[in-house]
Amino acid sequence: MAKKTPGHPVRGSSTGRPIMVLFDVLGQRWTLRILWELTAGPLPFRGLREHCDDVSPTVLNTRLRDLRQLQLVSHQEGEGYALTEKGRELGEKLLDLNQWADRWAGDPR
Amino acid sequence: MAKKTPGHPVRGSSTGRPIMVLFDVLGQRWTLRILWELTAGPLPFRGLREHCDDVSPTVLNTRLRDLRQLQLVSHQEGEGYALTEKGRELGEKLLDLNQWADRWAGDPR
DNA sequence: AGTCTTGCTACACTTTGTGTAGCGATCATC
DNA sequence: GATGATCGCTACACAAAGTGTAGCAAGACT
Repeated sequence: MAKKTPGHPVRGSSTGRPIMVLFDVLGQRWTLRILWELTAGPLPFRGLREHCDDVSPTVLNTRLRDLRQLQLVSHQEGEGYALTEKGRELGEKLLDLNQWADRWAGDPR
Repeated sequence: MAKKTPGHPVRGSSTGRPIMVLFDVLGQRWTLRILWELTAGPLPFRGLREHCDDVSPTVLNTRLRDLRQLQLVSHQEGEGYALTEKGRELGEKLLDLNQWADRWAGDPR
């Protein structure tokens, strides 16, 4: 697999523009969900799987590898998987998106 | 195909929570990109295709159907495809994400 | 030694996306 | 009134991505 990091070409865009790299990785099943689940705090591999409706370990592992390569997620002994500083910044955007989504659905909480 | 709109279950989540509906549709290839290209203004089917690196018409059509069902995109005679009011709100989030992505990549413009 | 939890990998199967071709409708031009 | 150009698609064969179950090696704990 090609190296996945800003500055390198990605599926559907040869420029390597950061936003395209982001779209590439976020536009895959489970990526958004995984980041979302981690905003609540670190989780071990299996715990994360359960939070993500039992996503297959194959996909989960692939996503985690990509997210680690992009430095959005880290994995520490005994702590499981967690968002990095940058991952947390991105997580903020998702929380923001959540608020919008609730208003969008006419379900303000 | 099941109806895709907030309040209805989606792939990987039975609750129909708005954010899950959003993750479901955004977590498919090209959806983010399509919304992104439309933030710059309306485009006809073929023009949109070209902006999206010649995505296959099969997928483009499928995505546009979903996005129209979610009322994020509309299609008017002679004007092509455009973001709706809600679509534009979501587009704002993407523009915001773009700024973050540039900082993330250490490429502030 | 046995059991538990950890983070995975293997593999057969299904779903999703790709890429090219082309169709019917509408419009302006010759 | 035929010719060509543009519109929004659909069909279809092929390739890539995701699913779901099984199971394995490593470390801790009893």
